[in-house]
Amino acid sequence: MNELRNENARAVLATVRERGGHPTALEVYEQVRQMRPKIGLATVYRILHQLTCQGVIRMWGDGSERARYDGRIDRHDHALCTRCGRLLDVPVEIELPRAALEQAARAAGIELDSHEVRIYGRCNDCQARSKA
Amino acid sequence: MNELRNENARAVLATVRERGGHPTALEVYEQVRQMRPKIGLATVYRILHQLTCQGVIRMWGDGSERARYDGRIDRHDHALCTRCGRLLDVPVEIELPRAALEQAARAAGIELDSHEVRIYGRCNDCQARSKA
DNA sequence: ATGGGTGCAAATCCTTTGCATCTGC
DNA sequence: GCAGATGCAAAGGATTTGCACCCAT
Repeated sequence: MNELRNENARAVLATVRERGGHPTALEVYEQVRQMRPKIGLATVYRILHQLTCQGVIRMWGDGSERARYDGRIDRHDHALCTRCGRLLDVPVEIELPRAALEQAARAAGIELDSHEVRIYGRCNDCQARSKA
Repeated sequence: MNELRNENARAVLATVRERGGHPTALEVYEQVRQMRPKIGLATVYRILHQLTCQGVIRMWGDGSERARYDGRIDRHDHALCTRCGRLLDVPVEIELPRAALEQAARAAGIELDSHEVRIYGRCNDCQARSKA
């Protein structure tokens, strides 16, 4: 409806979706600024928050860092480089028997809704870097 | 070696280990204060950081919240209540074929080191609460 | 003129740092 | 007296909020 609002929100959403690597709010801001130089950081945060609430994007984090945003909202897993912090999507579905999940959820005292596998290790770049 | 230091560090470690529910730094501070009233929040943060670096405890987070600390350092999975935010340990091992993990890691471009499964849902209390 | 969206700056919240002090050796 | 640890207060960094302004209706 509102033109301006649409433009800003669209730019933010496009950035989160198209940019690889699960950008932080600041990274989104910096990239969006190239399209909309007058946008403020607060607006980026506001829009990211809205989009997250609407379920259009997702917030992701590991507690030791700032929040990152993910344009993919389908269930998928992540791989995190413990050296450089890079966050990668796992492009394949990890087979995990539903029964095992349900049992685990029950054992923990939660009603299973969804799940995510996080893989920790060294990314290819960091492996190459440590050899050099 | 240093007595005082030992006392404070011991109290922090004991709190993280014994208190259920993956406390935040502030929660650790508040509980430790009951034993050592003069301790400062900064010291708690310093000790938590040291213990984390030493691998004695672990930091945990999901990006939308402050860091929490986990006294368990063995590989285990977590269940997160999406309503109240409660973080629970999964008391059973979720069967996940090593081969599937390795394949996923390779596909993502990471050398597999370890992994964690996160289960999302409603905890028992929240289920009861929403029925009431 | 009205309402929603915005930029800017100030405010918050969590965490880290600087520094003078204290403790045990 | 020295080195390491600590408390307090100030600093920092990320995110949110207050508020006056601006644009499309």
